[in-house]
Amino acid sequence: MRFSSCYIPTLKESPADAEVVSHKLLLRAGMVRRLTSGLYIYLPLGLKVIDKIANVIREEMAAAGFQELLLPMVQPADLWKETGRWEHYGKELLRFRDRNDREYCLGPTHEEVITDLVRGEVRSYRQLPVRLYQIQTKFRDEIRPRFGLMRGREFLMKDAYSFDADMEGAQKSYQLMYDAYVRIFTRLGLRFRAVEADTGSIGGNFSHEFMVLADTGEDTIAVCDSCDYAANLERAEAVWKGQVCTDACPAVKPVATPGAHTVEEVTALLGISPKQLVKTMLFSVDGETVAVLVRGDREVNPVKLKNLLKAQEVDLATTAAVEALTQAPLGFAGPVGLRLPIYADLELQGGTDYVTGANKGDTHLQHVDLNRDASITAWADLREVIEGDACPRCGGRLSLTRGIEVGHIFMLGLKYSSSMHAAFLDENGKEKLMIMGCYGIGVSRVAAAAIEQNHDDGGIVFPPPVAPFDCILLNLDPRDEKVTAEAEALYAILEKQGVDTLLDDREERPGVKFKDADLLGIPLQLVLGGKSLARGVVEAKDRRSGQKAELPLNGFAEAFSAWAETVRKAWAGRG
RNA sequence: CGGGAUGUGGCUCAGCUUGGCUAGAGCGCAGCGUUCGGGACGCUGAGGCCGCGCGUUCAAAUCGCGCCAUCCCGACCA
Repeated sequence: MRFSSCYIPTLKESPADAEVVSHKLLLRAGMVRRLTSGLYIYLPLGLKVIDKIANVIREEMAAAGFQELLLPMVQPADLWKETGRWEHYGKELLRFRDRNDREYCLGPTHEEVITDLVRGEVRSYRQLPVRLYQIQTKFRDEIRPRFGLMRGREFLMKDAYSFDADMEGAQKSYQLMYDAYVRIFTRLGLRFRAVEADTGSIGGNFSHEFMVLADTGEDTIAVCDSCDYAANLERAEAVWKGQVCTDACPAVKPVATPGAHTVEEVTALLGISPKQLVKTMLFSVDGETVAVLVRGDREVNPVKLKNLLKAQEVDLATTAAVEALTQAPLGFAGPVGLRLPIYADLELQGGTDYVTGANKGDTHLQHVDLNRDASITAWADLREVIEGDACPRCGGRLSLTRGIEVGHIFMLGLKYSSSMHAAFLDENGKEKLMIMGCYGIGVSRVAAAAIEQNHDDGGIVFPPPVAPFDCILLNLDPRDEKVTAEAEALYAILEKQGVDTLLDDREERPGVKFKDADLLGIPLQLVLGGKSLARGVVEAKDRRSGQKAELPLNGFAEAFSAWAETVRKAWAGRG
C-alpha cells in the first residue's frame, strides 16, 4: 500500500482522555477512534492488526479441528431464561424489546445460542464431538469501560464451544484448546502465562486463563518460582500445613479499646502482633449474612467464599447491617456470641489465644479460643494469597505479578446441557447429556495487550505477526525522479516476495516520515533517499532494537530476506 | 452506583480566582514563498451555539442552580 492513498491519521499529541499506553498509541497511530464510552471505531490500520490476530487464531483453531460459524448478536430472552442467566447475568446483559414487545439481549457470550443449535441437531453419540467457534462482536454493558480497547463495552471475541459424549472426550477438547491457545499466543509473540482461574459467571467445573504479563494488567496472578503452578489471585490456594493448636487458653476477658476499630489501632493499643488478632468480616451471601474470620494480617477472598457456599452473589455487608447484627459500631465485630453462620480460615487453627471484637463498642475480647468460645460453621481456605506464600503444588515460593486476561477456557461440564437439555443417545440407546466446554479469546484486547507489552518512547513496537505491515519503505525524496524510481522498484520487489509493505511516498519532510514509521511500530524499516541512493544502498532499521544495516541495491531481494530473517530471529529469542 | 476531576476551533491547552472591549496560543488545515536525512520557517487565511438549560447582572467562557458527556479510583470480565 501507498501511504499517500491510505487513511492513516496519525497524531502528534495524544487526546487527553487516553490514559494507558495502548490506548494512547492506538489513537496516535491512527488505528482506532472512540465513538463514545467503551465503543471504538477500527480505522483501516487497526483493522489490519485485528485481522492479523484473527487469522493466526483461525489457523490454529482449524489445526485443532474446530470449525468456524457465525451466530447472531441479538438473542432471544427465552434461551437466557432457560439457563437462568436472564436473572443472574446482571446489568452487563443489555436487554431490550422489539416492536412486538418481545424481549431480547445483545450477546455478551453465546453458550445459550450454540447449545440451542446443537441440541436441535445432534441425536446420536456418533455425531459427537461437535467443535465450533466464531469470531464476533460481543456487547457487555460494563460498569466502567476503560483503558481503550482493553475494556470496551463492544469488543471482538473468538469464542469456541465443544460438545462431547463423555468426560474423556471433553477433557480432550479442553486440552486441544489449551494447546491451541499456547500456540496462538506464542505465535503472536506475546509473553504470557496460563493460570488456574475462577469460572465466574460463565460457570462450570474448572478453567484456565491466559494472561499477557504486563504491569498495567488489571489482574493479579500468583506464580510459583519453582514449578509451573500459576493461578489468578481470586483462585490461588493458600495452603496451611501447620499443626492444629490445642494449647490451653485462659478465660475470655473483655478489654477496653476505645476508638480502636482497625487492625493497626487494636494491635498497637494492646501491644500484640496482627497474627494474634482475628478479623471478623460480615458478608451478604445471596441475601443472607455470614461472618468470615481471617487472621489480622490477612484479607478475605470473597470469591473463595462464594465458591464454598455455591452462592451467586457475595458482597461485603453494609455498615448498617453490620451494626444491626453485632449491636456495635463497625470495627468491633467478633465471633463470640454471634448468631450467624461463621466461616473461619484454616490458618486460624494454628492458635488458640486470640483477640477478637466483642460485638460491643470500644471493646475487644482477649484469650479467645475459637473452638471453645465460638461456634464455627466450617473451616476453609478463605484468605487471599500474598507474595511469599507457599506453593500449593510443590511448596515453593509464590510471587505476585500483573497480567492482562486475553483468553479463558472453561470446562463447563453439564451446566448448560442440563438446564437446556442438550442430550443424545449413547451406544446403548440411553439418553445422556453432552459435556460442554467453551473457550474465549479477546481479539481486540490482544491488540491492546500486544502494545502494552511492546512499546517504547517512539511508539508501538509490534511483534511481527501482529504488525499491520511487515515492512515500511520510506522514500525520503519523492520529488527526485531517480530516488522515486528506485523506491518503486524496491517496493515492487518486496510485494512480489509477499512482503506486505507500506510505501511512504508522501510529500512530507523526512523527519515526519521517520517519526510516523516509529510510531506505527512496523518491524522492518527501509529508508531510501538521495544519500543512500548515491551510495548504492538502502538503509534498514530493526524497529525493536534500533539496529541499522545497509542493504545493497544490487541483489536487494536476497539481502533483504537475509536481514528480515535476522530480525525475526532476534524477536523469537528476545528476553 | 459511590469517590475524584474535566468539558473553550480537528488535537493539546491558556483565559475563569477578581464578570467588561473583537475569546487567545501552539499543533493541524488551505494558499504563496523559502526549505528538505529525525515532527522546518515566513506571510496570508479558513475554522468557535466557550458541553446544554435556567437563573443572577446593565453585562456571563467567567458567578449560582440543574442536566448531560468524558476521564481517573473501587465492584464486572475476553
